[in-house]
Order: sequence, then structure tokens, then C-alpha cells
Amino acid sequence: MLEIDLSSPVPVYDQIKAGLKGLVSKGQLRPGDEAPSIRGLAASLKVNPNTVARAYRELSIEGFLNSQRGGVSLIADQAVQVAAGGLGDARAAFADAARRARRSGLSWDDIQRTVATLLVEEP
Amino acid sequence: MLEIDLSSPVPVYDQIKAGLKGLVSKGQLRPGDEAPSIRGLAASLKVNPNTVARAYRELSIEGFLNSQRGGVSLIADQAVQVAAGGLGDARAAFADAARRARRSGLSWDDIQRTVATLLVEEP
Amino acid sequence: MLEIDLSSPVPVYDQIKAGLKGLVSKGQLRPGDEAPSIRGLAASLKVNPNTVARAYRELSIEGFLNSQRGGVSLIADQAVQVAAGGLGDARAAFADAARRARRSGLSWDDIQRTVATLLVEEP
Amino acid sequence: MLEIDLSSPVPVYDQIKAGLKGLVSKGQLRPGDEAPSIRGLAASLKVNPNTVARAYRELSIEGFLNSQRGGVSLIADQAVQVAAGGLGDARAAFADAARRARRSGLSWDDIQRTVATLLVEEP
DNA sequence: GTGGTCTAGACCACC
DNA sequence: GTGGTCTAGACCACA
Repeated sequence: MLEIDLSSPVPVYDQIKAGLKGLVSKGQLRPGDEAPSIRGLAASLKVNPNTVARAYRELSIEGFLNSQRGGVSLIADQAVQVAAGGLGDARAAFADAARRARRSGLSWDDIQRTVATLLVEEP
Repeated sequence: MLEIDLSSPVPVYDQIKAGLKGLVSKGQLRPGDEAPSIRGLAASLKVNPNTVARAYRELSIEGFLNSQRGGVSLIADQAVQVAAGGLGDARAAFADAARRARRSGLSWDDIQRTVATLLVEEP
Repeated sequence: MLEIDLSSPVPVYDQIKAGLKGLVSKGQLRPGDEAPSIRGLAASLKVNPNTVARAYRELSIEGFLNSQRGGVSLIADQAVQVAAGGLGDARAAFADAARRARRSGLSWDDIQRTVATLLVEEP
Repeated sequence: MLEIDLSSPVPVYDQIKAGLKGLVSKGQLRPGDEAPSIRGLAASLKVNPNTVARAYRELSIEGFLNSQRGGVSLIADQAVQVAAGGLGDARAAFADAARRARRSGLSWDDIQRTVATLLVEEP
């Protein structure tokens, strides 16, 4: 359901948060749907439950999830708006990486070419 | 001379290493030139000298810098080749960020648009 | 510096958050001051460092603390305002306990008497 | 009949226990009376029946309730004494909240004022 | 079974 | 030394 890159400098819990927001942005998850259980997601991502729990806790604080004790976690009604805000973050993070790539000597052509390559690999 | 993003999850010393390699890739720094002094660079980046020292130490191990007693570090003769190798890293890191942006719900169009925007801002 | 009640149903990290806000409200800690170190506070409270870390992390998100990697945590400039907001929470939590005591059959007289007693013990 | 605060850190079943003891302390429920049915109370409190069942089970152990096969629970003869003992708990919990409010920076005046306000709202 | 809290202890990045 | 992240595993409250 989600993909995590353990070797990335981006914290796993941030990747999980971004991933869930992405699923909502893309419509694969809708307000009112059940979010994956903390334990189940942790198992499928091969990650410690505490790490997923931290992501869920922060998402609850942000109003993206409604977590109930003893119950399932539901995608909040406002999740779409929250996720839309998250898109700005993703965009900024991406732009930042692009800028850093430039500083490393990659030309804009290189960058565009890389994007194009990815587009072919994962359409 | 270099730009550092303290709020990025990418370690500062890695950003410094990438930045110096970039300067060589782009020809703004050539083998035989003096690298900026650790203290001076640390001051201009508003970063702890130890952090710059770590970057320089690792660059020396990689054969990118020749650090001499007395404090002056010179860009090594093989620096261009080392920097060229670093380009692969930069490209990979960038591709990774693009992939993550996709997972967050950004469309390829969004990404291309962001690249285009950056291109206008920092040609 | 702070007092924690491990037998209370209120989570320890919340007590720590409230305690720090209280120190600022009472002027014993001011914006710009160094907050106690996570490890040091954990040791003095005989609590796990992770528990204190969680409190500090949330306080940073709330804008009450400025935490820097490798450095000390500073009381933020806006801490007084944030702490003032926290007073409302404390008041609400207290009022809630008073209400619950009433439901348990305590009369208002009992409650006032208890407050008066505490006032004598800890002026 | 009872009031429950789901957002309180105090366990719901403890609130239910305290609430029933309170009804007896205040004389609204007397030894020999039928306690509300588990299902009915759960429905009116919008709480899981298991939660109410747990409260009743513990109250039976404490000798406050006589639960009989067939489902009817009766207020025990010794309930008044048990409830009186519970007052001490309520008092202690309340005193604890007051102490914590103090640590959060509330002055005794604030606290007394809050008590006075509550007295006006719920005489 | 679920989420929430806490402990114990590890490694990392940084000062 | 500091804060930040993560793991492993415990107990609790609840459905």
C-alpha cells in the first residue's frame, strides 16, 4: 500500500505521513475510510509499530486522522484539505532536492532528463 | 559561495561535500585551487567549524581534497573525477525525492512544472 | 524543578509540558533561557528520556521551545503567549476534576474546604 | 443520569464507578434499589457495554453492588459505606488536579475563582 | 483485536 | 555533551 525508503535521510514517520496524505490526494483513500491499523501497517512496512504510531499521532493532531482508543483510525472529513496542504510540503521538498542537485553540478537538462526517465519507469 | 539548508533532513556536512563537488563540476573551482578555509566557510555558512571539518576530512579520504599541515586545503588533481562520481549520487538523491513527491500525490505534470519554475528563478 | 505524579492518569509527558509552561507563566523561566536538557530532566524526574523528548518535541511544534540539533533547547520568544494559552487548559482540566468530584457526591463546601487546606499546605 | 467525559484521561469505567457512588452519596440511589441495566446505561452514555460491565464487576467485588444472575444489579446494603470511602478518592483526585493546576501557573485566586464560577453554573 | 503510554537502549548528527 | 530517530517489548484502556 505504501512504499518506504529506509535508506533515505527523510525520517520514516515523515514518509508514512506523506504516503497517507498522498493516498488521499490521489483518491485511493477517502474521508470516512478506515486507515490501515498501526500494527498491520508496521508489519507490512517491516517497521516498528512505534514509528507508525508516531506518524498516526501527528496526523491526528493535524486533523487528518480520527483515532479512537480501542477502535480503528478513520480518515477525517478534513483530510482532503490537510492533504492538499501537504502537497505544498512535498512540492517544496522536491524543489529543494532539485535545487541541491543543481548545486551539485547537475544541469537543468540533466534534471529534466532524470524526471523524464522516472516518468517512463513509473508512469 | 555555498548554500546550506539547515532545516533539511540531509546532514549539513553532506550538503557541504555536495556543494564543493558541484563547484568543481561546474568549473568554478579547479584542481590546484585553494579550498575555502574551514573557519571562513564555517563562519559564512553560520555553521559549527567541526561540521565543515568533518566534510573536509571525508573529502580528503575520498581523494577530492589535499589537506596539508598548516591549514590550507587544495583541490586535488583527481577532484574532477571524484566530483563526476558524486553526480551519480546527486542524481539518485534527486530521483528519490521526485519519487517521494509522486507518492505524495504530485502528478508528473506538477513535478515538471516545478522544475520549470525553478529554471526560471535560478537559470 | 518540576514535580511529576506517576500515579496520575494524566500522561507524564503532558505533566512535563504543563510544568514547563507553568514555570514560564510564573516567570521562573523566561524567553531566551535554556530549558533543562532532555537527559538531565529525565534523570531528575526519574523518567525515561524518550518521555521527556516527546514533551519537548510537542512543545517545539507548539512554538514554545526552540530545539536545535546538537545544542540546547531555548525557551522561545512566544513562549509566554503559548504558556498563557496553556493556562486555559489547566483551568479547564481543573474545573473538570472539580465537576467530577461533585458527581462523586462531594459538596461545594467539601471542595472549597479542600482548596483551603491545600492553600495552607502549599501556599 | 450520569455524565461521562470521553476526552478525559480518567478511564471511563472509573468515571462510571465514581458516578454511581456519587448517586448513592447524594441519596438519589438507595440500598435495595435496582442499578441501571448495563445495556441501558451503556446506550445512554454511548459507551461500549463491556466498559459498563467492567465498572459493575469491580463495584460487585467492592461490595457496592449485588449482581444477580438474570441481569439485575441491586445497590448493596453496605453501598453507603463503600461510597463514603470513595469520597476520599474523589477528594484526593480533585486535590491532585488542583495541585497540578498550581504547577501550571494558576494562582490560588484563579482556582478559587474557578470553583466559584462552577458553583454558579451548577449549584 | 485496537490505539496510547512508557521503558530501555541503540545509533546518528551535531556542538 | 546535546537533541532526533528508531527498535523492541511491556502494560493499559477499550471494542
